[in-house]
Amino acid sequence: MQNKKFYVTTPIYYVNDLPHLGHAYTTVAADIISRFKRLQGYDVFFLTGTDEHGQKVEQAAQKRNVAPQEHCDELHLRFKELWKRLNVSNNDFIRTTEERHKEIVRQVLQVLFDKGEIYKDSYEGWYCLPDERFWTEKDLVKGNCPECGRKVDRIKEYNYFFKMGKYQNWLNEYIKSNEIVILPSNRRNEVLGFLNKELGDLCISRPKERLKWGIPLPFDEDYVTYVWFDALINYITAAGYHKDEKSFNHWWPADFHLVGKDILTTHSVYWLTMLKAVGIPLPENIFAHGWWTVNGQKMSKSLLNVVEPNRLINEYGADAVRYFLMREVPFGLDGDFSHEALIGRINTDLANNLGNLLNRTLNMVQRYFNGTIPEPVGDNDMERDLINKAAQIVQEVEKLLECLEFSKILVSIWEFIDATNKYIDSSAPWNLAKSEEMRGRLSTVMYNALEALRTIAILLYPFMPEKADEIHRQIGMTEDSLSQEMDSVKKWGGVKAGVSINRSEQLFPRIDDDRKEELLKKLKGESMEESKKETQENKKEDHGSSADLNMISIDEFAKLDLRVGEIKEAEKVEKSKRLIKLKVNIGVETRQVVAGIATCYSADELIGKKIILVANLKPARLMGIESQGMVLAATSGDKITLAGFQDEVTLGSRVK
RNA sequence: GGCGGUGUAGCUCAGAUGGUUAGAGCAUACGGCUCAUAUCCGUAGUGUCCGGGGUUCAAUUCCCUGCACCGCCA
Repeated sequence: MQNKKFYVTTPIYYVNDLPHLGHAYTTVAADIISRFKRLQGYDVFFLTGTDEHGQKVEQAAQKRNVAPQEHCDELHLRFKELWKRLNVSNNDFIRTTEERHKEIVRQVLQVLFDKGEIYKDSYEGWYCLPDERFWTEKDLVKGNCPECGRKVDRIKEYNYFFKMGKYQNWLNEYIKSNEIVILPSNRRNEVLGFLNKELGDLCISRPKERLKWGIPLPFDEDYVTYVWFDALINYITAAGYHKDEKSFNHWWPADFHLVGKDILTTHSVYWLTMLKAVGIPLPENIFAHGWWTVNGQKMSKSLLNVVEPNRLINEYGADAVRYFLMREVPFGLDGDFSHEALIGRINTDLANNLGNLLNRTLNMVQRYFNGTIPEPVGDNDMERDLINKAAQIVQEVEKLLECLEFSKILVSIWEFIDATNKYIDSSAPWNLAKSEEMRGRLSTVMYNALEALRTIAILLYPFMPEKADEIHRQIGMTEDSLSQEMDSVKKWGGVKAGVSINRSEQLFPRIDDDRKEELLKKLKGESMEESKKETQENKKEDHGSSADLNMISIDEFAKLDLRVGEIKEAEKVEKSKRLIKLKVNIGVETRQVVAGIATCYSADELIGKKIILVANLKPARLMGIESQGMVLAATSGDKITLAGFQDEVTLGSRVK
């Protein structure tokens, strides 16, 4: 018999920017469901990917002076790389610029057009040329563009529309009937509220003269399709729609679409009506999760407090980050990220409760049994309580998984970790070890503690795949978590007596106060707000001292935007002895910089060098060439040496 | 402006179709153990359960109202 299937998706991420904590959150959540389901024996298809068309990508590419496709080819890798580092086990990664996707989008559009679900109509509005977008009468501020304040033109434009409005009543009833589950329930209510007002038709095109970077409409090549019609279809493309009927019928409908709360409406209204119009079955569940703030503030580029997941992984490890994201906040609500909170979770939950449980158990097996797992000899109430507790927790976990209550699942697992710690305390193996008659009892206690750890590791595997397998390895299991399967925790006694344990380094080292301070210093300066606080503190301390006229405050220093850049092109400026024209990639864009370093560097040897760029220096013209920044270098006498880095660095990282 | 939600211990939150002592974790204090990553176990707290009014024998829980914060829509 074929296994039951499970299909889960994340949104496809827009490649106008680098991945941040929010992207990681959705993807890790999807990974955890996937791993749980695989553990339960399901056949899982886990899809993620990137959304690569549209105006913002076009603009981002322009800014970097590269073709849109080239921009996408580079940026989408940042996502792939991050997922790899986060141990994300997606089965496919779809890009909307891939042929397989473009083909299906055009097919779906054609089908709908043939069915009369798409029509052409004129649209009139106020258009801001520089911003390339329409505004309604009400949007305008004093008759001008609300975004840039410039004047707007009244223009009329033809576009294609999808007859979404006619599905309003059907959709309303469909959601009310709970045939599709929208979670959390307050979000479901919001969607229903949205559907109580008149639902209009959906504009799905842009004239090519305004937007080139998109998929041309099959029935009118002067237009490209716009945003959602392109993006949403990825969910069926990747499952094999119209290409591989067998695959499609196997995977579709999706079991869960995971989305951020900002795109719930598009998924529950646009997407569902689209599917209905084409005649494709609808997904089973849509879950809208919340957003992360940072130290209580909204994450934003201008505040410079965007949390880069790579940096977190570097400092804390992928599993700790995954654990924190799922444990700290109930899935569905907004949460606040801070290094203090993360370190607190690591020290308390991971190092003290879990890590120390493993360590103390293994240490005793080593000491009392020379590292060989003993055979249990009968059991008493204490063992029976522990075993019952395990059964109860496993049941709870599986139930909570159905509505994606990740934080509650972890609370449950920790209840069992606590129970195991307590079991050891009440059994006091160190006392049993003192007399030979208690040898059997001691064996039982140690064996059961190990078996509890095995159970814990299986349950934790979806959240912390690496550490879970590490626990298994240390307690002498030869099979990893996945091969042991969920069913193995429903029967006590999977640990093998007679086998050697593999005691090794601590699972989660504590982050002590010194290290914590060091880390915070290093990481926290990221946010301007924090810098300001420090400045205020410094000011207090500095009060009364006047010997620092040449000193600058951290506030002043913070004005500098120093970034890691890589020299992509270098070309000697004609008629100049010292100047070289550089193209420097600083992650999000490429800058042209004119640097006076030609006396010490040739153009060729510069290419590929990682350097520090002053990114917010006022642009200047040198020998008629614009320079958008400055490269840092040391000068001693005639010798010029570029400032660089000892270890690998991410392009665009802030230097401070 | 319309609709909806939330307001409980220092912090984060749970909770009762209304009924004697309102809970958990973190943080704090104290005690115990010593296998362990100064870890683990236990004990102790403190709360005008947002303000005001109403229903009721009884309200923090239900109703109304005010305030504060938040969400969706406009």
